[in-house]
Amino acid sequence: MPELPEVEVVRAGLEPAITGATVTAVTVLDERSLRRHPGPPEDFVDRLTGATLLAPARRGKYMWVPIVPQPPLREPVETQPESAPLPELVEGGSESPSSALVVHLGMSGQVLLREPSVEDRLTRIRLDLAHPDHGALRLNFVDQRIFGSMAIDELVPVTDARSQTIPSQVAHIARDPVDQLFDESAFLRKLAVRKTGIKRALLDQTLVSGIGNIYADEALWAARIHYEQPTNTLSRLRAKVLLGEVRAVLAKALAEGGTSFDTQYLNVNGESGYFAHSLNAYGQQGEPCPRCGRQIIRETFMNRGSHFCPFCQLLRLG
DNA sequence: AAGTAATCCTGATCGC
DNA sequence: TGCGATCAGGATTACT
Repeated sequence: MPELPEVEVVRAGLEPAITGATVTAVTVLDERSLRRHPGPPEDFVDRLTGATLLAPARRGKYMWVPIVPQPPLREPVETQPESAPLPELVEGGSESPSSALVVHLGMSGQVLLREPSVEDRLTRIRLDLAHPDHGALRLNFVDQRIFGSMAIDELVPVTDARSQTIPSQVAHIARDPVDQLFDESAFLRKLAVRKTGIKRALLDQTLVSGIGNIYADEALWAARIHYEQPTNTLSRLRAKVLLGEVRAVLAKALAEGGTSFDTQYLNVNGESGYFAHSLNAYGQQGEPCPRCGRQIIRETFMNRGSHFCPFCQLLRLG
Protein backbone atom coordinates (compact mmCIF):
# COMPACT_ATOMS: atom_id res chain seq x y z
CA MET A 1 0.00 0.00 0.00
CA PRO A 2 1.91 2.65 -1.43
CA GLU A 3 1.67 6.15 -0.12
CA LEU A 4 2.79 7.56 3.21
CA PRO A 5 -0.40 6.88 5.23
CA GLU A 6 -0.61 3.28 4.05
CA VAL A 7 3.07 2.63 4.74
CA GLU A 8 2.74 4.21 8.16
CA VAL A 9 -0.26 2.00 8.92
CA VAL A 10 1.91 -1.00 8.10
CA ARG A 11 4.87 0.28 10.11
CA ALA A 12 2.72 1.00 13.15
CA GLY A 13 1.06 -2.40 12.90
CA LEU A 14 4.39 -4.14 12.65
CA GLU A 15 6.06 -2.35 15.54
CA PRO A 16 4.45 -4.03 18.56
CA ALA A 17 4.40 -7.42 16.85
CA ILE A 18 7.94 -7.80 15.54
CA THR A 19 10.18 -5.59 17.68
CA GLY A 20 12.51 -7.93 19.53
CA ALA A 21 11.62 -10.94 17.40
CA THR A 22 14.24 -13.24 15.95
CA VAL A 23 14.18 -14.42 12.35
CA THR A 24 14.06 -18.22 12.34
CA ALA A 25 13.71 -18.78 8.60
CA VAL A 26 13.81 -16.77 5.38
CA THR A 27 12.18 -18.08 2.21
CA VAL A 28 12.69 -16.25 -1.07
CA LEU A 29 9.89 -17.35 -3.38
CA ASP A 30 10.63 -14.83 -6.12
CA GLU A 31 14.11 -13.37 -6.47
CA ARG A 32 12.81 -10.38 -8.38
CA SER A 33 11.57 -8.97 -5.08
CA LEU A 34 15.24 -8.64 -4.09
CA ARG A 35 16.16 -6.39 -6.99
CA ARG A 36 17.24 -3.68 -4.59
CA HIS A 37 19.27 -6.00 -2.43
CA PRO A 38 22.96 -5.31 -3.07
CA GLY A 39 24.01 -8.93 -3.40
CA PRO A 40 22.78 -12.37 -4.31
CA PRO A 41 19.65 -13.86 -2.72
CA GLU A 42 21.74 -16.20 -0.56
CA ASP A 43 23.38 -13.16 0.98
CA PHE A 44 19.96 -11.75 1.87
CA VAL A 45 18.98 -15.04 3.51
CA ASP A 46 22.27 -15.40 5.37
CA ARG A 47 22.26 -11.91 6.80
CA LEU A 48 18.67 -12.09 7.94
CA THR A 49 18.50 -15.59 9.33
CA GLY A 50 19.06 -15.55 13.08
CA ALA A 51 18.99 -11.75 13.25
CA THR A 52 16.95 -9.84 15.81
CA LEU A 53 14.52 -7.17 14.58
CA LEU A 54 14.31 -3.76 16.20
CA ALA A 55 11.53 -1.18 15.97
CA PRO A 56 10.58 -0.35 12.37
CA ALA A 57 11.13 3.17 11.05
CA ARG A 58 9.87 5.03 7.99
CA ARG A 59 10.61 7.92 5.71
CA GLY A 60 8.15 8.74 2.96
CA LYS A 61 7.06 5.47 1.41
CA TYR A 62 10.11 3.54 2.57
CA MET A 63 10.09 1.49 5.73
CA TRP A 64 13.00 -0.28 7.38
CA VAL A 65 13.60 -2.60 10.27
CA PRO A 66 17.03 -2.23 11.91
CA ILE A 67 18.54 -5.62 12.57
CA VAL A 68 21.09 -7.01 15.00
CA PRO A 69 22.88 -9.83 13.22
CA GLN A 70 23.16 -13.26 14.73
CA PRO A 71 26.34 -13.27 16.84
CA PRO A 72 29.04 -15.10 14.89
CA LEU A 73 29.86 -18.48 16.34
CA ARG A 74 33.20 -18.46 18.12
CA GLU A 75 35.73 -20.32 16.07
CA PRO A 76 37.56 -23.00 17.99
CA VAL A 77 40.80 -21.43 19.17
CA GLU A 78 43.03 -23.91 17.37
CA THR A 79 41.71 -22.87 13.97
CA GLN A 80 42.63 -19.23 14.49
CA PRO A 81 45.49 -18.36 12.15
CA GLU A 82 48.57 -17.12 13.96
CA SER A 83 47.58 -15.10 17.00
CA ALA A 84 46.34 -11.94 15.37
CA PRO A 85 44.61 -9.98 18.14
CA LEU A 86 40.91 -10.11 17.41
CA PRO A 87 38.96 -6.92 17.76
CA GLU A 88 36.26 -7.27 20.37
CA LEU A 89 33.41 -6.58 18.04
CA VAL A 90 30.75 -8.68 19.64
CA GLU A 91 29.14 -7.91 23.01
CA GLY A 92 28.30 -4.47 21.72
CA GLY A 93 24.80 -4.65 23.11
CA SER A 94 24.62 -0.89 23.29
CA GLU A 95 25.99 -0.43 19.80
CA SER A 96 23.49 1.05 17.40
CA PRO A 97 22.60 -1.30 14.56
CA SER A 98 24.53 -0.93 11.32
CA SER A 99 22.09 -2.53 8.93
CA ALA A 100 18.39 -2.83 8.31
CA LEU A 101 15.78 -4.75 6.38
CA VAL A 102 14.45 -2.20 3.91
CA VAL A 103 10.88 -2.68 2.68
CA HIS A 104 9.34 -0.85 -0.23
CA LEU A 105 5.79 -1.73 -1.19
CA GLY A 106 5.92 -0.35 -4.71
CA MET A 107 2.50 -0.31 -6.34
CA SER A 108 1.05 -3.47 -4.90
CA GLY A 109 3.10 -4.64 -1.94
CA GLN A 110 1.62 -5.85 1.33
CA VAL A 111 3.15 -7.03 4.57
CA LEU A 112 0.86 -9.55 6.25
CA LEU A 113 1.36 -10.88 9.77
CA ARG A 114 0.06 -14.42 10.08
CA GLU A 115 0.01 -17.41 12.33
CA PRO A 116 2.86 -19.81 11.58
CA SER A 117 2.45 -21.85 8.38
CA VAL A 118 -0.26 -19.60 6.92
CA GLU A 119 0.20 -19.06 3.19
CA ASP A 120 -0.89 -16.03 1.15
CA ARG A 121 -1.27 -15.93 -2.60
CA LEU A 122 1.42 -13.95 -4.42
CA THR A 123 3.81 -14.11 -1.48
CA ARG A 124 7.29 -13.30 -2.79
CA ILE A 125 9.29 -13.45 0.44
CA ARG A 126 8.42 -15.13 3.71
CA LEU A 127 9.97 -14.53 7.11
CA ASP A 128 9.28 -16.85 9.99
CA LEU A 129 9.78 -15.15 13.32
CA ALA A 130 10.00 -16.07 16.98
CA HIS A 131 9.09 -13.40 19.48
CA PRO A 132 10.09 -13.81 23.14
CA ASP A 133 6.63 -12.73 24.33
CA HIS A 134 4.27 -13.50 21.46
CA GLY A 135 5.76 -16.73 20.22
CA ALA A 136 6.00 -17.78 16.59
CA LEU A 137 4.56 -15.77 13.75
CA ARG A 138 4.96 -15.43 10.03
CA LEU A 139 5.50 -12.34 7.93
CA ASN A 140 4.44 -12.65 4.29
CA PHE A 141 5.65 -10.06 1.81
CA VAL A 142 2.99 -10.15 -0.90
CA ASP A 143 3.43 -8.20 -4.13
CA GLN A 144 1.45 -8.70 -7.29
CA ARG A 145 3.45 -6.48 -9.64
CA ILE A 146 6.88 -6.93 -8.08
CA PHE A 147 7.67 -3.22 -8.15
CA GLY A 148 8.21 -3.44 -4.41
CA SER A 149 11.22 -4.99 -2.77
CA MET A 150 13.01 -6.16 0.31
CA ALA A 151 16.72 -5.60 0.87
CA ILE A 152 19.36 -5.63 3.55
CA ASP A 153 21.17 -2.33 3.46
CA GLU A 154 23.71 -0.45 5.55
CA LEU A 155 22.51 2.28 7.87
CA VAL A 156 24.38 5.53 7.34
CA PRO A 157 24.23 8.76 9.34
CA VAL A 158 21.79 11.40 8.13
CA THR A 159 23.32 14.76 7.26
CA ASP A 160 20.72 16.95 8.94
CA ALA A 161 20.48 15.52 12.45
CA ARG A 162 22.69 13.95 15.09
CA SER A 163 22.53 10.28 15.97
CA GLN A 164 20.01 9.38 13.29
CA THR A 165 20.67 6.80 10.63
CA ILE A 166 18.97 5.79 7.41
CA PRO A 167 19.50 2.99 4.88
CA SER A 168 21.92 4.14 2.19
CA GLN A 169 19.38 3.41 -0.55
CA VAL A 170 16.86 5.74 1.12
CA ALA A 171 19.27 8.57 1.89
CA HIS A 172 18.61 10.44 -1.36
CA ILE A 173 14.94 11.17 -0.69
CA ALA A 174 13.72 14.21 1.21
CA ARG A 175 12.06 14.00 4.60
CA ASP A 176 8.30 13.74 4.44
CA PRO A 177 5.92 16.54 5.43
CA VAL A 178 4.88 14.87 8.67
CA ASP A 179 8.51 14.57 9.79
CA GLN A 180 9.37 17.00 12.59
CA LEU A 181 12.61 17.82 10.82
CA PHE A 182 11.07 18.41 7.40
CA ASP A 183 12.78 21.52 6.01
CA GLU A 184 9.84 23.59 4.85
CA SER A 185 11.78 26.62 3.71
CA ALA A 186 14.17 24.48 1.68
CA PHE A 187 11.19 22.83 0.02
CA LEU A 188 9.59 26.18 -0.83
CA ARG A 189 12.88 27.51 -2.15
CA LYS A 190 13.40 24.53 -4.45
CA LEU A 191 9.80 24.68 -5.62
CA ALA A 192 10.17 28.32 -6.60
CA VAL A 193 13.04 27.64 -9.00
CA ARG A 194 11.72 24.44 -10.53
CA LYS A 195 10.47 24.60 -14.06
CA THR A 196 7.83 21.94 -14.05
CA GLY A 197 4.21 21.33 -13.16
CA ILE A 198 3.22 21.28 -9.50
CA LYS A 199 2.02 17.69 -9.50
CA ARG A 200 5.30 16.45 -10.92
CA ALA A 201 7.05 18.30 -8.13
CA LEU A 202 4.79 16.83 -5.45
CA LEU A 203 5.56 13.35 -6.76
CA ASP A 204 9.31 13.99 -6.81
CA GLN A 205 10.50 12.17 -3.71
CA THR A 206 13.74 14.14 -3.60
CA LEU A 207 11.76 17.36 -3.04
CA VAL A 208 9.28 16.01 -0.52
CA SER A 209 8.63 12.35 0.12
CA GLY A 210 5.56 10.27 0.86
CA ILE A 211 3.14 11.78 -1.64
CA GLY A 212 1.79 9.62 -4.45
CA ASN A 213 -0.91 9.93 -7.06
CA ILE A 214 -3.91 9.79 -4.72
CA TYR A 215 -2.81 12.35 -2.18
CA ALA A 216 -1.29 14.64 -4.81
CA ASP A 217 -4.68 14.85 -6.51
CA GLU A 218 -6.48 15.27 -3.19
CA ALA A 219 -4.19 18.02 -1.91
CA LEU A 220 -4.31 19.90 -5.23
CA TRP A 221 -8.10 19.71 -5.19
CA ALA A 222 -8.20 21.03 -1.63
CA ALA A 223 -5.86 23.90 -2.52
CA ARG A 224 -7.72 24.57 -5.79
CA ILE A 225 -4.58 24.28 -7.88
CA HIS A 226 -4.38 22.75 -11.37
CA TYR A 227 -1.95 19.86 -11.56
CA GLU A 228 0.02 21.44 -14.39
CA GLN A 229 0.36 24.83 -12.73
CA PRO A 230 4.06 25.72 -13.16
CA THR A 231 5.81 25.61 -9.80
CA ASN A 232 7.57 28.90 -10.39
CA THR A 233 4.24 30.69 -10.81
CA LEU A 234 2.98 29.67 -7.39
CA SER A 235 3.37 32.34 -4.78
CA ARG A 236 5.09 31.37 -1.58
CA LEU A 237 1.78 31.75 0.19
CA ARG A 238 -0.05 29.47 -2.26
CA ALA A 239 2.72 26.91 -1.93
CA LYS A 240 2.45 27.03 1.84
CA VAL A 241 -1.30 26.59 1.67
CA LEU A 242 -0.78 23.59 -0.62
CA LEU A 243 1.72 22.08 1.78
CA GLY A 244 -0.81 22.55 4.55
CA GLU A 245 -3.40 20.67 2.50
CA VAL A 246 -0.88 17.90 1.85
CA ARG A 247 -0.32 17.52 5.58
CA ALA A 248 -4.05 17.63 6.28
CA VAL A 249 -4.93 14.94 3.75
CA LEU A 250 -2.08 12.69 4.86
CA ALA A 251 -3.13 13.04 8.50
CA LYS A 252 -6.78 12.37 7.77
CA ALA A 253 -5.97 9.33 5.63
CA LEU A 254 -3.70 7.98 8.35
CA ALA A 255 -6.41 8.44 10.95
CA GLU A 256 -8.77 6.42 8.77
CA GLY A 257 -6.30 3.61 8.22
CA GLY A 258 -5.27 4.54 4.68
CA THR A 259 -7.00 4.15 1.33
CA SER A 260 -8.24 0.75 0.16
CA PHE A 261 -10.08 0.45 -3.14
CA ASP A 262 -10.35 -3.30 -2.94
CA THR A 263 -8.89 -6.21 -1.07
CA GLN A 264 -5.48 -5.53 -2.51
CA TYR A 265 -4.46 -2.77 -0.11
CA LEU A 266 -4.51 -3.97 3.42
CA ASN A 267 -2.85 -3.44 6.75
CA VAL A 268 -0.73 -6.10 8.43
CA ASN A 269 -3.85 -7.85 9.65
CA GLY A 270 -5.39 -7.98 6.19
CA GLU A 271 -7.88 -5.19 6.91
CA SER A 272 -8.93 -2.33 4.63
CA GLY A 273 -8.60 1.35 5.38
CA TYR A 274 -11.56 3.70 5.13
CA PHE A 275 -10.16 6.78 3.45
CA ALA A 276 -11.55 5.77 0.04
CA HIS A 277 -14.89 7.08 1.33
CA SER A 278 -13.33 10.50 1.85
CA LEU A 279 -11.86 11.02 -1.61
CA ASN A 280 -12.91 14.28 -3.25
CA ALA A 281 -11.06 14.02 -6.56
CA TYR A 282 -9.06 10.83 -7.00
CA GLY A 283 -11.10 8.27 -8.92
CA GLN A 284 -14.12 10.56 -8.88
CA GLN A 285 -14.24 11.29 -12.63
CA GLY A 286 -17.85 11.84 -13.68
CA GLU A 287 -18.93 12.53 -10.11
CA PRO A 288 -19.88 16.03 -9.01
CA CYS A 289 -17.17 18.12 -7.40
CA PRO A 290 -18.04 18.18 -3.68
CA ARG A 291 -17.37 21.91 -3.69
CA CYS A 292 -19.02 23.31 -6.83
CA GLY A 293 -21.06 20.41 -8.20
CA ARG A 294 -19.47 20.28 -11.64
CA GLN A 295 -18.03 17.07 -12.97
CA ILE A 296 -14.62 15.92 -11.86
CA ILE A 297 -12.56 14.94 -14.89
CA ARG A 298 -9.64 12.61 -15.41
CA GLU A 299 -6.73 13.31 -17.71
CA THR A 300 -3.78 11.09 -18.51
CA PHE A 301 -0.60 12.44 -17.06
CA MET A 302 2.73 10.74 -16.46
CA ASN A 303 1.24 7.46 -17.62
CA ARG A 304 -1.41 7.61 -14.96
CA GLY A 305 -4.51 9.56 -14.12
CA SER A 306 -4.92 13.10 -12.89
CA HIS A 307 -8.28 13.86 -11.35
CA PHE A 308 -9.45 17.40 -10.80
CA CYS A 309 -12.30 19.86 -10.99
CA PRO A 310 -11.88 21.97 -14.16
CA PHE A 311 -13.85 24.78 -12.58
CA CYS A 312 -12.27 25.00 -9.12
CA GLN A 313 -8.77 24.17 -10.31
CA LEU A 314 -8.04 26.59 -13.10
CA LEU A 315 -4.68 26.73 -14.79
CA ARG A 316 -3.49 30.29 -14.29
CA LEU A 317 -0.92 31.46 -16.79
CA GLY A 318 0.85 34.76 -17.08
C1' DA B 1 22.14 20.05 -15.21
C1' DA B 2 17.56 19.49 -15.25
C1' DG B 3 13.40 17.80 -16.95
C1' DT B 4 10.75 14.07 -18.99
C1' DA B 5 9.78 9.60 -21.35
C1' DA B 6 10.68 4.71 -21.12
C1' DT B 7 10.81 0.81 -18.49
C1' DC B 8 10.23 -2.66 -14.98
C1' DC B 9 5.91 -6.42 -13.85
C1' DT B 10 1.45 -9.25 -12.84
C1' DG B 11 -3.31 -9.79 -12.28
C1' DA B 12 -8.09 -7.98 -12.09
C1' DT B 13 -11.55 -6.15 -14.76
C1' DC B 14 -14.05 -4.53 -18.75
C1' DG B 15 -15.87 -4.62 -23.44
C1' DC B 16 -16.66 -7.17 -27.47
C1' DT C 1 -16.90 -18.36 -21.72
C1' DG C 2 -13.00 -16.48 -24.16
C1' DC C 3 -9.79 -13.08 -25.30
C1' DG C 4 -7.43 -8.90 -25.92
C1' DA C 5 -7.10 -4.24 -24.27
C1' DT C 6 -6.81 -1.36 -20.38
C1' DC C 7 -5.69 -0.04 -15.91
C1' DA C 8 -3.37 0.06 -11.27
C1' DG C 9 -1.53 3.57 -5.18
C1' DG C 10 6.04 3.80 -7.74
C1' DA C 11 10.86 4.66 -8.68
C1' DT C 12 14.89 4.12 -11.47
C1' DT C 13 17.16 4.49 -15.85
C1' DA C 14 18.18 6.45 -19.98
C1' DC C 15 17.60 9.96 -22.90
C1' DT C 16 17.18 15.09 -24.70
